[in-house]
Amino acid sequence: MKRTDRVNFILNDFDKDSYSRDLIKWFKEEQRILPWRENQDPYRVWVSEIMLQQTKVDTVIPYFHHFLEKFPDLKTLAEANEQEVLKAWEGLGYYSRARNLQNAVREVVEEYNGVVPANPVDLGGLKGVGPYTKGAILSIAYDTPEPAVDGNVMRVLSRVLRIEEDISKQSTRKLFEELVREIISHEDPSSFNQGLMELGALICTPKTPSCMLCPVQSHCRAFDEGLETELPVKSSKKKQKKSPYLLLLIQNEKGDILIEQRPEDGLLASLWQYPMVPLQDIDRDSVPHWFYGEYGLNIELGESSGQIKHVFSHLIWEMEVVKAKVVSGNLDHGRAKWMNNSDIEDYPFPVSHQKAHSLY
DNA sequence: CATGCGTGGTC
DNA sequence: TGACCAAGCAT
Repeated sequence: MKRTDRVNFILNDFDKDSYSRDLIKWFKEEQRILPWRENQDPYRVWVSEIMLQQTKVDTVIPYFHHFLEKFPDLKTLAEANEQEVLKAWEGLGYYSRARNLQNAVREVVEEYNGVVPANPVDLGGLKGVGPYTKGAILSIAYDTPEPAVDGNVMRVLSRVLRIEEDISKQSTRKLFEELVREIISHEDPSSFNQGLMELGALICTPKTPSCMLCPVQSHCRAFDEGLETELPVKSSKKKQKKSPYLLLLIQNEKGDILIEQRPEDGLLASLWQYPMVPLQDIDRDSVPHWFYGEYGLNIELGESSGQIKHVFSHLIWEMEVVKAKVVSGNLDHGRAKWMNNSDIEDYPFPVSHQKAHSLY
């Protein structure tokens, strides 16, 4: 069946207007008070949507306040140093979000006269603005009836419309976008989209949904058939690979500590860290020799001062933290430098290395 | 379409 | 403790 036919089939016999009315009424009464809901400033909406990608509201709130204080508008963010932006993002994760956001903001300032585009093509062309974020900004900041399909929306609609497609597949998101195009309120698309997400966050939760409190229970096919905990269908992820490392806290004679900047692309791009010895490849006894080859310094290892684990989505670093002292040699490494302990505020670190620093 | 990309919370 | 989850995007 074609997708258009599928959409018509699914929505045949579904009371869109009544559903939309009940959802919006509930949202207006029960929505949480959140800092990015104070007004419709497209910049604030944009920043919040980027921060909220794969990240809980409670985690985002303090970052949002600090970020808006430091970068109150497009121009301020466009003119900031990238390291400053990353420092404000420190601990939030998915750091390419921050770099893409700043790049896109610079593009808006230069190419769009400092006005966030209100049309899908220009907006969706910005770095880091995908189908969801595009729809969220268009509907929330500009009251445009565009779908904003995230994990919440797919969960809620999987249940309400009893859809059994695997929501981890991209084609499934497109199905939901077409469904939302048919259902969305044209009077208040912002409340409709936010209501769908708010419902997913507060009522229609993944494990134990509060169906008895649900404002659209009477519209829900899954509830009707007792299938609410069977939906949505979501294929499972692979489990992470573990990699062992030695993490070195190395002091020189001045008491400065050795740090290095990660590559500009990939994992934790452009962040700073303490030197890490991959024990997968390097024999423990040959660490000083390996280290001399990489950094030009002869070091003497001290006692182990703890274990730190860094769990990523797709891998796990298991790091043994070891203090070390420089015996001789000169630092010869393109991305490494000595950091005075009081300068730590100048360098964005991943969380695992912030923890390591506390052992220093 | 699958994979890489963080982190903290929950059960 | 491990598995799963959370307002996704780029490649």
